[in-house]
Amino acid sequence: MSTSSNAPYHHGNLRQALLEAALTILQRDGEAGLGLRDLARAVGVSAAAPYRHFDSRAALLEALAVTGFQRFTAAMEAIPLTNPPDLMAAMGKTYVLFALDNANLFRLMFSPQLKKDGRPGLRMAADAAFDTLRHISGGDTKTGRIVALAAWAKVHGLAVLLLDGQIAIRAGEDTEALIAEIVEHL
Amino acid sequence: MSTSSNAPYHHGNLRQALLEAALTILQRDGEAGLGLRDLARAVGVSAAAPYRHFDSRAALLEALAVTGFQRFTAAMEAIPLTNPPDLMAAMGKTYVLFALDNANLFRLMFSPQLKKDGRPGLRMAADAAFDTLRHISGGDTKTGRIVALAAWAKVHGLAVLLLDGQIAIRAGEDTEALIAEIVEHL
DNA sequence: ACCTGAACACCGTTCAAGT
DNA sequence: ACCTGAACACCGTTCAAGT
Repeated sequence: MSTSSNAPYHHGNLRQALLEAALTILQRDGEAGLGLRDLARAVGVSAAAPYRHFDSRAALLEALAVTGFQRFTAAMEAIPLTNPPDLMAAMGKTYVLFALDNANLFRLMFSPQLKKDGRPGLRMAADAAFDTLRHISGGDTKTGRIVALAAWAKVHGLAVLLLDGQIAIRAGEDTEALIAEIVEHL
Repeated sequence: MSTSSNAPYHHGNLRQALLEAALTILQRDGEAGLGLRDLARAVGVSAAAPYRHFDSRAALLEALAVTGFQRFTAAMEAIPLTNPPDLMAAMGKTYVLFALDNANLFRLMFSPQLKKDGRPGLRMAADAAFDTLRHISGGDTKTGRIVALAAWAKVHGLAVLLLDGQIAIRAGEDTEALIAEIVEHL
């Protein structure tokens, strides 16, 4: 594929290079630390260049959030299918560990800055990711929906509170074990 | 207290006036829509004036988040004390409804921009607010802690997912009833 | 077709100077 | 003690011009 070249982008795959560098910066510095001009500098291109590939900073962030949801989906689909109780616990743990392992990306996925109204790409990626969770509910009964939503809320809340440092981890306590206990609780 | 004056701030209570205007703007436009210069303009003061009262924009946001946690605390303390099962449900509903009624303020309280590390004021206000929830747990047993954290996570997650428009409200469905069902589920 | 250079209209923040 | 005016070092974004 790659014809050897010493003037790396300037022509070819700038969009891809921007996305990769942006993801690295995001994971390290968070959304607030990801400036378009810094990004352009990091990739060795003029400040205006990214605008040939993304309409705005928000569009760039949206693209990152979409790949976040895709990775989330992949993590969920990698769970081996077992019977309901074990499956549900496995999904819960995967959900929370994904959030912890990809903190700034996870935060971006749920950032209020990126209103999912009017960003259909993001909405679709998020819906696809959460469709993955539908296996939890035992069908479409009314109480099945309540059970599913309650489980989802618990797991999502746990992820968010841990990310926020709101849940105190005691000295020498195993975070993963605590997650398992909470997830498996009913 | 108030000596009648037609040159409103310029001397007296600018800090208070800034906080009130900031809260109004925050609730209407969200954190991203709250600029220090806009705020100064709204209050009729120079762009540099707020810096006599707040070290930075982040410090202003922190002050708003602190009042958010105080209001949250007040809402929780206003719940009449009953026996455990009803009390827990009432707290859960209050928690979620507070988030829905104060969307942008609630988001700010948990904004990753305001790292609670190194902002001891925020951390203290948050801790005070959540101490209010300790009534849930039936003591300090190990499983009591798990039950309490699981309940907290469920309620917080429900608030966040609803705020984010992630939980689909069906046509003609009563949001408050749905909240009650999820909160009361176990 | 894709990128650069220079500009525009903003920011948050600082600081000397005013009252 | 508290506020203003002007400046500094940035932003995101646009647009004519280059290749």
